[in-house]
Amino acid sequence: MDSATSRFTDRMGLIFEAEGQPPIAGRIFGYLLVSDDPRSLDQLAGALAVSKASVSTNARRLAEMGMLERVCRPADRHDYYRVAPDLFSRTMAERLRRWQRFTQAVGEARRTLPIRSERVRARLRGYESAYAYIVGEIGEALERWEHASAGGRHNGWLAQNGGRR
Amino acid sequence: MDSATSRFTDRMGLIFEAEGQPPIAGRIFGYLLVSDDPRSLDQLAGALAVSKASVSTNARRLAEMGMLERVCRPADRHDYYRVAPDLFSRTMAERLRRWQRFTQAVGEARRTLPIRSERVRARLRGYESAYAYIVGEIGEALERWEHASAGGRHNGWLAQNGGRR
DNA sequence: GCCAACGTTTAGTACGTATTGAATGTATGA
DNA sequence: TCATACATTCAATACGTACTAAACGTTGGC
Repeated sequence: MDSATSRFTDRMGLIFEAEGQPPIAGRIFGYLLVSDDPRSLDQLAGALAVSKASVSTNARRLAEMGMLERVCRPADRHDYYRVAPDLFSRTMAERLRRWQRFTQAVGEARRTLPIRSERVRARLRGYESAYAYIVGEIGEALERWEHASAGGRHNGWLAQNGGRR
Repeated sequence: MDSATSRFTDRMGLIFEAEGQPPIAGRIFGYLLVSDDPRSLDQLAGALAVSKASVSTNARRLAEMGMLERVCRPADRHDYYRVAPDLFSRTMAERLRRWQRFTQAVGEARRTLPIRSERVRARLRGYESAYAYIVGEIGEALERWEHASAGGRHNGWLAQNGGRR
């Protein structure tokens, strides 16, 4: 692996670590993100210079999260991994899942805690409302995007907007 | 603090921990979330049974992230904290900030890494496009929500949709 | 001008967990 | 049936860091 790619995978490791996940998971993901073909556990362990045990555990973990896909070839006993084809919506789904844990706790607090203050209850209700609203809007926006993608007319979006808004 | 609230703050601690932040930060946030009045560092330390040093550090950290607000009262040397008034958009902004770190790494990888495969480059471009799109859509949706909130007609949203979609 | 009451900083500790090498399990081919 | 080549599991370790107690700095009151 060239040094630029190595820096990238390490950076991904740091990002994942800051999100509460094992650094190696991030490095695996980063490496597969810039890999064309699926990679075997041995290839990953070799490229990232980590033990195969870690690769096995963390790759499976990422697959369970939906960010990686395990692919088996006929007449080949290796396990291969690649980034999920619909990577964007997968990462989005993962983000929303985490956020939902948070919002769910807020909802249960509102329902079960002995809260006297009406202002606090309104605060919690307001948060839940806003969350439900934004999740709905995101879902619709995602549908529009995928519909447009299917039509093949989405390629110019980044260029048109210069990659920022 | 009653036991139900204690369970809630502990749960918030676990959630924050899973997101790569100190558990105490989550407990502070949870406690303030269900508190009406702003709380002083001593009150927080007492209620959560943790050292004042931790409260000081973590509360400041949360304030820097934008989720808490520090409020000073005249003729009172205590520092008080409360959850940010526009809590929802703050947490949303924090989520997007974290996601952006990820997407930014993807963008720099596409620009600086020696990627031969056109398929990989298209994958990265596609991800960036989708991210830019969804961030824009979220921003617009948020504006609509805040506009509707200002009009005071958002209170029925949760009830209409049963809190889920 | 000293004392008290704050918040902050820091060195040290204790805890959690990511990572590893070895052990285990399993299927395939000879 | 044995041996090999996989993936997985497990116990042990090493590392990071959250948390604390104590020291520090600062402000306001008597």
